[in-house]
Amino acid sequence: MHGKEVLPFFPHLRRSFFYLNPPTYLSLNRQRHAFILKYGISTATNLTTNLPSPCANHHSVPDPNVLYFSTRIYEFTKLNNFGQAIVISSQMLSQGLMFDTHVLPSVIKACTGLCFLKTGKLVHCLASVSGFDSDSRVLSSLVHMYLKCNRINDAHKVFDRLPQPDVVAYSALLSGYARMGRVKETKELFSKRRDEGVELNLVSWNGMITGFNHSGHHLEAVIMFQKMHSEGFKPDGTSISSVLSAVGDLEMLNMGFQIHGYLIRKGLGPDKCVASALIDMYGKCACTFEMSQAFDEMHQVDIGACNALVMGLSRNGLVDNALKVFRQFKGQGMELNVVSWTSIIASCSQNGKDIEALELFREMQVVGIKPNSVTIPCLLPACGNIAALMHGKAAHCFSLKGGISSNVYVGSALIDMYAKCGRIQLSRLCFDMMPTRNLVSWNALMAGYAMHGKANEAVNIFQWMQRSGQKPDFVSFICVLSACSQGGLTDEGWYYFHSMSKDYGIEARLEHYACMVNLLGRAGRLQEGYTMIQQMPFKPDACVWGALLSSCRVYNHVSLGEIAAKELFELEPRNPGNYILLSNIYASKAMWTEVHTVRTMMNSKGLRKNPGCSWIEIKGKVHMLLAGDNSHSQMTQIIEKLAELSMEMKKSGCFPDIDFVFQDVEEQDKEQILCGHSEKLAVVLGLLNTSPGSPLQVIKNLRICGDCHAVIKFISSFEKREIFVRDTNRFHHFKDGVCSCRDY
DNA sequence: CTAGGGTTAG
Repeated sequence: MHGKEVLPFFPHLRRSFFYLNPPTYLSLNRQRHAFILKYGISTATNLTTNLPSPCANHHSVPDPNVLYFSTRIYEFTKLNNFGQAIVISSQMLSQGLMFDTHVLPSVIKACTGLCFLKTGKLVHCLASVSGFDSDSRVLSSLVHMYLKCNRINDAHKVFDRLPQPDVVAYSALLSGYARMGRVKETKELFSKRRDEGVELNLVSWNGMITGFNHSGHHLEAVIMFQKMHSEGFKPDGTSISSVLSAVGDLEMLNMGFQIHGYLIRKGLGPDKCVASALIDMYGKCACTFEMSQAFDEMHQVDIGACNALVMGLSRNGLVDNALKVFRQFKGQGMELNVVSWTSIIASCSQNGKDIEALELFREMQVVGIKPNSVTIPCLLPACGNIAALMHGKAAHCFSLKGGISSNVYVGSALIDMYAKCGRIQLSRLCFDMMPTRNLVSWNALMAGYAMHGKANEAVNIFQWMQRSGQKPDFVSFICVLSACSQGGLTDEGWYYFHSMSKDYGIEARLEHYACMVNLLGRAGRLQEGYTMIQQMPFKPDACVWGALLSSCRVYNHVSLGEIAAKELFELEPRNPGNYILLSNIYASKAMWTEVHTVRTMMNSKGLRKNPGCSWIEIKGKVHMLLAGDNSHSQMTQIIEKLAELSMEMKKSGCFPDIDFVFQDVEEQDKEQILCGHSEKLAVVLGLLNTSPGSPLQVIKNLRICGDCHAVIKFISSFEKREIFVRDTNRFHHFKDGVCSCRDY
């Protein structure tokens, strides 16, 4: 287990710093600077210890005390008790004894084991100023230390000082570069090694294959495997299982078959890792039959293979089968581990079974399996999807207690969860607290701001990201463009759209065009949006046409709406939403014949309008309300309250927007139909069951309609409530009669 | 080098 690194690590020595006289302090600081100059490795740690004179023990007979400490440090390191090894190292220094060439590798190894980068640097610094840093064992342990702490550049700097790097040092650095996804550097080092006449071994090859696989460079992994094979190396179980994983990700089924044949010939079939990798590969290639067959052919049941099977089923949309198989394994008394539970939770949250995911999370804790830093990011999307804030917060607490809150995956997932639960400030807090961030963390925060209509914030984050040196990817641009379109920043949107290919070499994809069509649509420039679609370098898809159609709905633009709808009816004939949108456009212009035609078209295909559905969490319980469904126990009160509000609204001069009802019915009936919209029912249910003034939060499966929007705006001021409504697109934050979306 | 499970957009 990795403990927390406290700095400076040797606290009693730090205290002694205060008793140092200024000249000594200066000389120590100079030595620290000498170290920085020598290695080009920055260190924030001051050398605040009164060092013994350099090289004092170098040529003399070993001091018995040094031997005593060294032996203990060595022993503890060997037993993987790194914490104790560090404690003893600290004691050794406090005795005024310096680390020598013999003990340094052990001390560094202990820092490596604990990922104590700052302490490791301090030790490196000490080694440097005392002149013990020319020993190849010291240097290679430093290479490993920097690699373990993800400081590959620093590792390389130390590597370059090795007089004759051996195959172990090369293997470590090669796999490090591969793991970081630095293909170019890996290849350069690979050639350099050949020029120096260092022969690779099986470990070196496997290191590169697993490394590339880890960083998502699957093709490179496969190429390395082939190269290894062609240079006459016999792949072992590790090579095979890593390459199978890469082959699966690339969906190179033929290659998968070949490797399958190879591993049978070489007798690697019974290897557990190989067998589960094989199941995993077939799962990724959508070969569920071969997958099950590989599972059935296993001689003994292995938990890894079971997990691979569950994941494979879920990957292919067979969540129910995955759940069934999982239950079976559990019933058979199989020892399910964290991976098993995490896999099934991931299957649920990735396939819309959010409630089940939450339930399984609870169940795993009941059976005594502790969630880890992978479980939490698998669970959090489920919380976000159904805005289950309490569950999300519980998971957050869990990661704080479990010491995994600094994990990037956990942090990014938390940002996303809080944003989807309407707590964008908490997203920002999580972001600010992250010790390390990656592309996904930045993107998640921008997406959060976009969802909340905070376009300026999203743009600021984008600029901050650039300044921090993080390169944006195509998702970053989707986030920033959708933020601009939500927030009405038309010029900024155009700027980023152009900058994307010009400055970053990222070619615009369909999603970017969809964002731009939205952006133009919002500004009322529908014709320009249409022109853009026509000039796109590839065939527009449903997203792009859908963006145009919904913009047409906002401005009730009939002719362009018809064009977009016609395309959509071909691209996705079974999506009722498109028919509804077109029919609403017609209805707004009282074109009842056309409305009727669209309705008939829909009916003839057996399509029905997706029922509007809203959720509201009241006192930890989630209530679901369906449009036009009167089954809720408090329905009478809801309708009463709604009527009362409607009266109040009319009194203050607001009238329901009849536009939004597409059927050709009597005026009064229209009003009745509008009353049934689920989001309004949910908001009123919230009003009835919570204390006055407390905020309400509703999520909806469709986009919010204009009438409900107006009514909720009214409620927010009349009842003095903050109301959050999340529709399919974004958040609407109603406060004092205004909405954060500024009525788009 | 030592499996298997992972976060973002639409």
